[in-house]
Amino acid sequence: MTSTSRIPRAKRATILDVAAAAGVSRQTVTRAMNDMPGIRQETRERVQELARELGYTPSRYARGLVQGAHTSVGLAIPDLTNPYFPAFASSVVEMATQRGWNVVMDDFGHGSSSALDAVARLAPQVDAVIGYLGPDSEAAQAMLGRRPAVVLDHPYMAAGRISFDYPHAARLALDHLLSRGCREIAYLDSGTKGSLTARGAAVVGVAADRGIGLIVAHSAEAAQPSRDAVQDLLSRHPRLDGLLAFNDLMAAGVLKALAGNGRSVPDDCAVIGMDGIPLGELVTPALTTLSMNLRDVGRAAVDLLEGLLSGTIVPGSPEADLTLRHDLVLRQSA
Amino acid sequence: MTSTSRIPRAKRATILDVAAAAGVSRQTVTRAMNDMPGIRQETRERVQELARELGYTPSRYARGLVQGAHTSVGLAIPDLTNPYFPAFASSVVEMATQRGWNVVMDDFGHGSSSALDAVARLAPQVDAVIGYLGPDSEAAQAMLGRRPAVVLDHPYMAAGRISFDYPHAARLALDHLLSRGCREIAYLDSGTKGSLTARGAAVVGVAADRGIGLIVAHSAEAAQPSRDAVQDLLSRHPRLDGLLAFNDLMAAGVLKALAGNGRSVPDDCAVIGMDGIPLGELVTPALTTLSMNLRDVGRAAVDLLEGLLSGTIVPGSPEADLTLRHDLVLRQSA
DNA sequence: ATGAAAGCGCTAACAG
DNA sequence: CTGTTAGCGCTTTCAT
Repeated sequence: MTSTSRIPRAKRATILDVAAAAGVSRQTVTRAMNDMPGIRQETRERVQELARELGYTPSRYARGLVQGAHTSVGLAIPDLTNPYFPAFASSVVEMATQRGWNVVMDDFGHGSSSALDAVARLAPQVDAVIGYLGPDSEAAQAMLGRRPAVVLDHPYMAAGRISFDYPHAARLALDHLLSRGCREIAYLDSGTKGSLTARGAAVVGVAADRGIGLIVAHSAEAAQPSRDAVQDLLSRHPRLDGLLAFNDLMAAGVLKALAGNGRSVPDDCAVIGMDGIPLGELVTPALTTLSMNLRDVGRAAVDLLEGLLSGTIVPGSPEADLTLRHDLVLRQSA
Repeated sequence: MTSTSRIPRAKRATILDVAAAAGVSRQTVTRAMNDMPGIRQETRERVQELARELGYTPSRYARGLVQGAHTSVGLAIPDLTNPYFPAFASSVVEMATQRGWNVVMDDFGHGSSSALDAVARLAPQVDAVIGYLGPDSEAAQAMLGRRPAVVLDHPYMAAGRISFDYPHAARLALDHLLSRGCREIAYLDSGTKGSLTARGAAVVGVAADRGIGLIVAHSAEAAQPSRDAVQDLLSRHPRLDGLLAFNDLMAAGVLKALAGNGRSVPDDCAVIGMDGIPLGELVTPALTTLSMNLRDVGRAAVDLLEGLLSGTIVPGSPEADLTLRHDLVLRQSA
């Protein structure tokens, strides 16, 4: 066969097709399909049977149009590959499901796609967005117009915002390291040299407050790159005895690098991560970390969105602006 | 103010509201909103501005109704908390996004909700479902009617199926353990005593083929339970020197338990996991595992679904029935 | 460049 | 118990 045969995708059966086949009105079909009262059992079954045979499925658009939408929220996640985000996503999905919402997911981690691309894809589909939108937050909220965005972990105040109290976290971590007697402390930030993340800025700030000299290193936000970064760090600062990492994933890489260099943790060098993902309990030694309960974050985001959607909470108001705090969970690495 | 002012959630602005406000017809609004030709630039801008002010967003239902749906697929995942699933989900989301589909996600891990519940929630929203549906697979496909389900890792043949060649995987693992000189080998299955998973059955079968006595233990599908299970296993089989785990997450627990009991891995006891998730590289020692490339699985699922949806692949046919094989990735634990 | 008419597929409200 | 009548909000013709 040289020319592909184009079977035009059979036009979907409509309610009228079923009605005709059953010799009833479309209303009767509706009643049969939706288990509504006012229809004889026998008729109902016959219609349902016919519907199955014809492969009839009510159009969600027609139904939504006439019934008035049920809420669907877009979830924009940078990278499902970092265990932090699925944990968050899982919580959002659970909370949303409880409310009968459904969540459309977009993961913009791969390819060249950005948070804004994700929101652009999501926009025609959803009534609101929850996401780690970073620098695209403002543009995203603009794109959504009146529909609320709940932005996590970024300073821009969209309809709703959930921030983390990094200075608090930094104090917890640095003071712990200090009280352990660490003298040469490094912070491994995500990103590239020269720029600091919000977390990084907080850590640097607290170090300044405490009057300690802080070594700042950088690596991409994954385990392997941070391994390499520590390798390099160690060569420049052989007496390093305390390290705080941007997140747990990177901390796991740090642990590997330290072990590979014969440094024992926490005795030679104490390590603290950030996030509190389950991975931290599985690495060796178990990771001391600044823990954020992801279920709480998800719940907060969904609660906030619910308020925004129902009008209980005014977009951009102080009630729409939440700040959450990390806890220091002591395990073995520090 | 003692009584909250109840601003009844303003009925959403429709295209007619915008048209009226702008003193134009609704077509002109459509043209302005969709950047269509045949409209003066000035008019376009004025209408867009008005639309923003009124908070007008075209109804996705009305639009879908008239334009004929774009595909949306439901993704039903047992437990976003096991790193295996997000990795898969991420891949599905990516592949789907490339095709302009959008994916509605449902995680039925928490609460008492089942795969069937998830599909029930998804059904009115989607054109197809991809998921780890387990024993609910048949009911799920029935619920979807003509809309295809692609079922992973379960024997029921829905419209599409993706299976894993567990006998192959079991051979790889057991033969490797044997060739290392292991004499007392255990398999830690997911689930409870008395029942075997598909993986378990394959391992037991291969062990029988090879004429070796296999110790079978059980635990829930998470790290901590498997830790406990190994604790128990060790007390009953102190000479255990090889262990294959149902998945990497459980294997991570195994590693912890072994370390806690002073057994060195792999010398005292070799350990092999299954899945090949990134976690395996982060534990100590790095996990030897039966690896399945999750990106391949996601791609396969989406490709298959695309065929099913376009009519290229006949539901239930051999082309709709894929089997994927694991590779043995040697790291340090065996 | 703009407007008028028609209709997508469904369900709610009312008849019969 | 079943059928008829009206739209839901939008984009397509087709006119002007």
